[in-house]
Amino acid sequence: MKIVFMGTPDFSVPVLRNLVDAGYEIAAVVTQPDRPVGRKRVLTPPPVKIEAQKHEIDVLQPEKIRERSELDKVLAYQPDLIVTAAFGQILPKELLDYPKHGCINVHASLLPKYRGGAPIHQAIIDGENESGVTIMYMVEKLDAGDMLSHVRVPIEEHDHVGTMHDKLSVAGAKLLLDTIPELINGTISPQKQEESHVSFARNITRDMELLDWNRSGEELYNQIRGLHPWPVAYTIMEGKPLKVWWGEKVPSNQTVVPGTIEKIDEDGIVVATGSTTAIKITELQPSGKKKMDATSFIRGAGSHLEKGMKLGESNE
RNA sequence: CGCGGGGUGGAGCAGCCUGGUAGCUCGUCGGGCUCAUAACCCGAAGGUCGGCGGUUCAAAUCCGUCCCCCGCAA
Repeated sequence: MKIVFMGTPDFSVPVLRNLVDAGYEIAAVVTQPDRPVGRKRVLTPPPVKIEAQKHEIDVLQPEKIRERSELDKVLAYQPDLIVTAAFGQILPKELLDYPKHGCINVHASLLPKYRGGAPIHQAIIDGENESGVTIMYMVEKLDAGDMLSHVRVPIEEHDHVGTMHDKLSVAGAKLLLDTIPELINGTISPQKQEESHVSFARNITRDMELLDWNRSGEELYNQIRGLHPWPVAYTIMEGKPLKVWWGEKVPSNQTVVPGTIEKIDEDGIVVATGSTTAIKITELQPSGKKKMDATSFIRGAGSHLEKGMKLGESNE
């Protein structure tokens, strides 16, 4: 049985690696083209490409897989099954219909919740205490195909996108190995997604990264960890962006305007919120500086940091 | 040439505009105090002030150039 694997970021790597290690014949790997990354615009190959090359697997990097010529290149491998995991492009119907065993996708949420590009982030931001991985057939509509299997993964109090990403990636890779044999044998019964429970996790945009101190401490904490370690939440200090890499929930002992620094501890800056739970910022990054722990920041901040100062206001 | 901030003992910063013996809050090491301590007291070590060149009696500071880090945008 020939499998064509499609995926791009780190999340996809364990999935691919598991398939290879399990002895499946990976005819080809399809991933996004090398992209210019970072400020210096360095052309960087996607993680999946690097992994594929380790195993000497053919790599295709179509700009648009919908294009006839690119599509034909994939079809030429005559896949019996196509497996995708965070590939990043929509597959055309002709491709979806081709493989004998269909096209399946490894998605980092418990569908039908959190369809879309940022399921891990959104689940944490929403304060969910459970997430998971779903494997489903692909259809033309995004993440809407019938489900084959799923695995639940709890979201712990201190989990963030980084930890959940790793857990879900590994869980997904394992789930796939359990699912494929059943799929081939036909001993699996696809389940439709309950339309009334559908929700979407759109890609993170800049405005979703800004902390609104009027919200509750719980919501802000979830937002911080739901954006850690990428792309990271931020607030405004003295008119400039201040990235809030990490913080913790602490009891608020004052009634001050949300966003006000109500206390400066040795290990963190306590900021008032819209609820009785304050946020103690423990790891941060002023614009133009490197990420640092709050202790270091406080030592060097001098008069730039004092109790009563207000965060989150872009005006002076 | 996209916009902008920055590179000062191990960490985070001040000093630069208005050149003149390297400062602050910590950390480290040694000693003291204490039942004890991350607390307190005394002392010490540790810096090519990113590199190179220039101006000057004198450059962290002024001028030129290069390297590196970071925020925004993409």
